[in-house]
Amino acid sequence: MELEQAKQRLAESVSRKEMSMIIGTCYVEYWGRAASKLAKGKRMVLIKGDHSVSIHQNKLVRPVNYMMNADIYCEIENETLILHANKKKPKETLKIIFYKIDGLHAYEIEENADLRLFGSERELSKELMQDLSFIEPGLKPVNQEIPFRKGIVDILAEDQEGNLVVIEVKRRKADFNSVTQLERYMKQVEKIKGKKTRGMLLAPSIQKSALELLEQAGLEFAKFEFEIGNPKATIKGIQKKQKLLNEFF
Amino acid sequence: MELEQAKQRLAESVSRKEMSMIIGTCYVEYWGRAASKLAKGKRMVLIKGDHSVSIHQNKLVRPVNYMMNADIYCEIENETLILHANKKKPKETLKIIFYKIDGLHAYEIEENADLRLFGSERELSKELMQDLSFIEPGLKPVNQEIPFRKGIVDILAEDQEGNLVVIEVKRRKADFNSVTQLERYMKQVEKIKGKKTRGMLLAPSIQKSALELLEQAGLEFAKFEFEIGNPKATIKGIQKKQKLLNEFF
DNA sequence: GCTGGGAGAGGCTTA
DNA sequence: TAAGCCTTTCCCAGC
Repeated sequence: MELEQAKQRLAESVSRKEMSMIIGTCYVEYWGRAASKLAKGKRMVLIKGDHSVSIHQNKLVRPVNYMMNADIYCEIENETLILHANKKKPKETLKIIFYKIDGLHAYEIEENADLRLFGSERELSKELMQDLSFIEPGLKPVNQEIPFRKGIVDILAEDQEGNLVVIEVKRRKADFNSVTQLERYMKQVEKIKGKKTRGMLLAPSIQKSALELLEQAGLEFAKFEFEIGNPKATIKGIQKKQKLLNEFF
Repeated sequence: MELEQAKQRLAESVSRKEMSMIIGTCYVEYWGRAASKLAKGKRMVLIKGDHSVSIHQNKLVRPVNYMMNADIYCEIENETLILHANKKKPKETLKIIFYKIDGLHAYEIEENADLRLFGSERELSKELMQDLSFIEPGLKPVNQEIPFRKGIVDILAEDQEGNLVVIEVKRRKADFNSVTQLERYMKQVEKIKGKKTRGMLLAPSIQKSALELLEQAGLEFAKFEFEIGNPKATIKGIQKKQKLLNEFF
């Protein structure tokens, strides 16, 4: 395809906010939050209606280079088509030099309905709130997602003895980070409320070393199973930590 | 475009490991690590040579649905073209139902040279190792990236008094996680070596609340600037924590 | 295969 | 805008 012709069509489709795909041999330079160079090779460059640009190799889901919401323009130079994508704040530049263009396709694509996702952490958290007595008899919700200065408490509850219980929910295997997060929240709640507070991590499983850390910190772990269905995820069962540690891995 | 024709061409290009782009009106269902539904709408489905599938709306860099390394096959049913992408371990299914196909493009794209990236954390860490006296007179490297049971120590050094210094390098603004990570490493080294150990966080900046946490934990912070150039990133300067906290944000 | 951790993380929500 | 955090994170390297 003629570079000049490609340049014209590209400029048009970008201004019309179409989705454009350019397939060709290119060399890429990025400079911004890091710097990178991509040797000459055949790739697909995807430009979307919000002016995001991404460069795809023929493997992996993620683009090898990209820029969100860029200022896009192109020029012909030395028998190459140069596509510039720039951004201020943070300052970033992406330069794609096309030596040969094998194809250019542009489509008008309207705004789409958004994805409906089931089984997110937030949803599971809500679901759990329905009945905390599953976890422990007499456990009652106090408030959900109370914003503190540092992060958010997933669930705040009160146990039979009137102690506060900070519950952190994870939709997947809990790790170090989960434990330290819970510890931070728990200590903060304890400090603010001036009242004995327990910290409980609720997850489908936990990494062995994270469990050790959790126990050292005097926190609790409970395992729960959930099923992701339609229209929502449902909690299948909760099992508090028992003697057999093996069960948790 | 005829659905039957599209089916044939798609099957061919998938088996040839070409990069394929299908533009059309589709409805999408995903079930696996979570579950999601995407209402009927016009999108671009990208299939790569490694059999990754991703569904792109006309905005944002990331695909709205995707699957890595899938088993792909398609069928015609009720005047729709159904594209199935399945995966075992973890079990996942992605079902894309096309009602209308506006375009199908396939290109043979060879394996490409990989990206050369400058300014990664690892590179900065190496760069810093060249001369630790920048940070503090008499500071000497002991070993880099010593693997412990839990994570990796970026830099292990020894100060003028013979104390061990665990240095954690972050290429961007340090946060809670950075601090807790450093604290873990530091304590572990202290325990293993049985020797007074300092913990130092080295980053371009740090979040205010993370700095508070760091100070409470008796750790140190030093700010460093770097320039990402070609062929490598270079350290511009290091400034240890001073009286004026403001300077660190 | 699991685990740990970085990433130009991306992207969302709320203060 | 910044902070905080979830993600079907993705992806890689090490064991």
